[in-house]
Amino acid sequence: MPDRQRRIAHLDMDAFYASVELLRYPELCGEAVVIGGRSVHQPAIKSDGTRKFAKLRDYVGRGVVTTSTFEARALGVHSAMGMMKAAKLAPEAWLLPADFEAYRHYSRLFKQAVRQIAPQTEDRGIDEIYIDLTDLTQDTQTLAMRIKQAVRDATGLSCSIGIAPNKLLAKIGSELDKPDGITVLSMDDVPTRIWPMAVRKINGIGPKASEKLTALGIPTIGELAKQSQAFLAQHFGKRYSEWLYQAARGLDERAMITSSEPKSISRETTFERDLHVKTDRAKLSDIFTRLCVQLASDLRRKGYVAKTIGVKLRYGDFRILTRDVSLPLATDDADEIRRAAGECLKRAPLEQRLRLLGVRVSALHKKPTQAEEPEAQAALLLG
DNA sequence: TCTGGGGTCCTAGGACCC
DNA sequence: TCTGGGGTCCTAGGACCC
Repeated sequence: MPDRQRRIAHLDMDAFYASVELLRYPELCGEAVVIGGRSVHQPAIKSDGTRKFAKLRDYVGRGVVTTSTFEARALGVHSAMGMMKAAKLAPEAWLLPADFEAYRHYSRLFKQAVRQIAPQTEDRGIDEIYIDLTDLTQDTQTLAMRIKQAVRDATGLSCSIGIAPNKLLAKIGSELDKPDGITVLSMDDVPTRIWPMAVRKINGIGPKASEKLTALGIPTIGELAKQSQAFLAQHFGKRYSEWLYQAARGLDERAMITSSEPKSISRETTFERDLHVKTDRAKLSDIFTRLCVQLASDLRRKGYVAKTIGVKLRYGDFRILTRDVSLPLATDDADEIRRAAGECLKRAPLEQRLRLLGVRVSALHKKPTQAEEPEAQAALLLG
């Protein structure tokens, strides 16, 4: 139990992927730019040396918008929107393929820069981290400005920071003054600044819970804070209702998680058109093999073996089905993974067309080194 | 032409063991 | 033969996040 006030920061990079692309293509600054789709619309170099970019209206396929610049957002284009729909809203927007290699590179740079100042950080994906400032001596505003400057020096990019007594409020805070902002929240700010907000603003209340709460006449966090534990327990599970009760009051005791091991690794692909096992057998088989080979290579690169292998199907109507199986011995071998995943596939109904096929491994263990292999295998066998 | 890909955590039932 | 409780693993599905 923390017996003193903590100082937790949440740092969120501003329009991260789009900003990385603008570092590379500064001539697109101030333009509506959309990032997404597969790596086809790579900019070409024209004879006069300038770059030729694809227009969003040229896009054909089933991709979604990964992110977009503020100028594109002003036209109604947002993350997770279908690209074809986005193309109708902003046909003249520039289109760039996502380059995750580059984003991971800048992600490493900004995280390293932050750790030079505050070593206690928790990864929250490629463009966010929590930072524990509790043990640092400088005042909050100074620390926040130093961190932002360090990120800018290391990457040329801006970020927004929220600082609060816990992760829940810090996360909300980082959204309040975007881009390039600093927001400090204390518990005293909860009634005035948090309660007027929609319940959806709480990290952990998604589309389903938000819709359910609104239908119950609880659209805001303030309304949520008026509900009794008993009322919430009637409509949500025990754990979730207890969490809702605390979150509405800005209470959150979750500790910083400064290191963690992966729990699962997966590869999946959405087909250009829906495929059927009967008529597209060879194509599906090739894709299936490719996913297993990629997964085996992911495991080896990261140094893990997996005991549980599974498949994921998405049918043409968007229903999802999963099947998995646990092996007696953990593996990182593509053939073994394919065999096990193939067994899973046999247990799935395959009458309907498929939109997506995925393969997933879980129950991961660090791969034993050569020397300790027999003992480690024996230990796994004996449980 | 609506709706990607890679993750985490939770729930819940059944098997199996003590 | 009946009764029972706890713990762990396995499997499937779903909500949610970036």
